[in-house]
Amino acid sequence: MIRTRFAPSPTGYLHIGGVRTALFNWLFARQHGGQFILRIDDTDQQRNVTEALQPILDGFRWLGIDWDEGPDVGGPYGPYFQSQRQTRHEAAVKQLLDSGHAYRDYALPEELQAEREAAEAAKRPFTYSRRWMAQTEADAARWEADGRAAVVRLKMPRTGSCRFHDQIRGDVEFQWSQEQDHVIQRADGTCLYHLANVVDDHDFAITHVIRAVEHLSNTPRQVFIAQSLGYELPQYAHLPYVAEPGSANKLSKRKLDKYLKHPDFKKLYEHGLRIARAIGHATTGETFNPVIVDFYRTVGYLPSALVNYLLLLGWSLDDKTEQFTRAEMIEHFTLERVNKSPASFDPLKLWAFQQREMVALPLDQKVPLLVPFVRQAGWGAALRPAELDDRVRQIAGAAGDRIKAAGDILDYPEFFCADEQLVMEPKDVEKRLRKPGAAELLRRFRDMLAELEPFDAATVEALLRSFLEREQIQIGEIIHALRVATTGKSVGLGMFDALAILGRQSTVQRIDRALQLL
RNA sequence: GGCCCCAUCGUCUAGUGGUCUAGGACACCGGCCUUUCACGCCGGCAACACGGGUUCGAGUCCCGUUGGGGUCACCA
Repeated sequence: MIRTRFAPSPTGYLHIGGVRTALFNWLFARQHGGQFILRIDDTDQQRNVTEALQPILDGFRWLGIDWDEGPDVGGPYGPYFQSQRQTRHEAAVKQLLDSGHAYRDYALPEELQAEREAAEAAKRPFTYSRRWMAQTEADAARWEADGRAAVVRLKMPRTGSCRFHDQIRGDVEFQWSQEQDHVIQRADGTCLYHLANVVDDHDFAITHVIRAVEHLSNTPRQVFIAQSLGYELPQYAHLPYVAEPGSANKLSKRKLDKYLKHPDFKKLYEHGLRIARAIGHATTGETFNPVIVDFYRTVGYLPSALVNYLLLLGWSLDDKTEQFTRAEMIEHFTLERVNKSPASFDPLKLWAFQQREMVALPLDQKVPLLVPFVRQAGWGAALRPAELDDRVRQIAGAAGDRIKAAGDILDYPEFFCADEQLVMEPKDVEKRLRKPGAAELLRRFRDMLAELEPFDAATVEALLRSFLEREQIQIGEIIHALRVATTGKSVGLGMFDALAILGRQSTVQRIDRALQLL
């Protein structure tokens, strides 16, 4: 049974790079009919773990990445919170101590620091002298009487090398001489990450450790721990990290200001910002950031588009396939085809994926995604649910591929506001409505609209065409004025669709109001 | 700095010694369509980091250089 895991720390947000790692773990497990486990790498000093974990779990659920064992679902290998596994970790430390693979060290931090500096001054790699390694109980007792406290360190090999096979990088070799006697347990008894990690992976029967390449150089010490404990080694696969837009640096959630100088990133961000503001979503917190998954949910992206994009960030099937359904991803994914080099996050390519999927989404499925945004913006409060659905449906149908994220429905306030509250864009009023002759044409066309029956797009268009014929004018001479008068601005849906959605009464009232304003 | 990893268009990538005058996608530029916007269609620009080998032949194998990155905690 293949078992993979993703082990987020409860930080309150899901990083895009982390999601990709989780996705690859998930795909690998699903493909092999295995299991995907979520383990929470919390430390005892973190507070509000539950609260900080929720957005992460929500994020995974939204993305459709489900876990077979972990928080909320439990499982036979629990607990799934690292902080609740202390006794297991302590037992492992004891075993390591008993077998001579670890030792109690009584060195003071300053003493260790002094050794480090001496090594540096002599330009030689630092290796701890083990001066304060307790060889006997008498040593320990004496030093403790002096007020010293012990940490537990790994007694790492100092010759030879550590070799292991990486599913992505091939055979890897590290010299033991480069390794340190890492601390695995603090003086207060709490255990450190690498120890806990190895023990938990073993306890969870993890077969494949698929993680970011940052951990590659941590692997030797983990191999040492695992082997010393008599564990069978998991298969390792170290994924390249996700880089910043236009650079090879690792993508970081802390560099939003820097990324906003990148035009494509800025475009993505500002689009989201417009929507977030319209629905009153906080935009100052740490999570409103395109590096964090929550951003995309807030703005109304399709999770399948994000996942599809992330899949291709470091992995490809062949020279042309780009769109994958979930089933296809599971069928085709292989670690062998994961790239070795970092892939930088391209905001516009993600946007293109989103756009493509949104356009392909049938109206029946699109409308339910749009309606919540309208509600959150506080629009259409006077409409009954069915009326609102219907209105949104009409707009979405007419908007077609203009709506690229669910939040884009908020580009059309003109269809939700009262006629007398329509906001008129001054520049457009100036250019289109105050244009010589426009008002007079508009007045004449208004009188014809007022009598039109039925008031649908095709009939309105036929009316306008005959009007053009009679007046001997080009369509451009009236349609811009008509658009500004009825929608307040110069861009929007097809004119006839827009008028049909507004209906005769609103259309006429809005034209009258516009003419009065002139 | 030590150790380790990586290196094809601006970006994601295909390419596993000859079919590569290097293919696809996004972006960009030009044109068409058009009541605005968006879409769509057609066309275009654009890459094997450099230097040595190996080989009849190298983007593809080897070495070096350069560049980029990761990692070196009583963080995770």
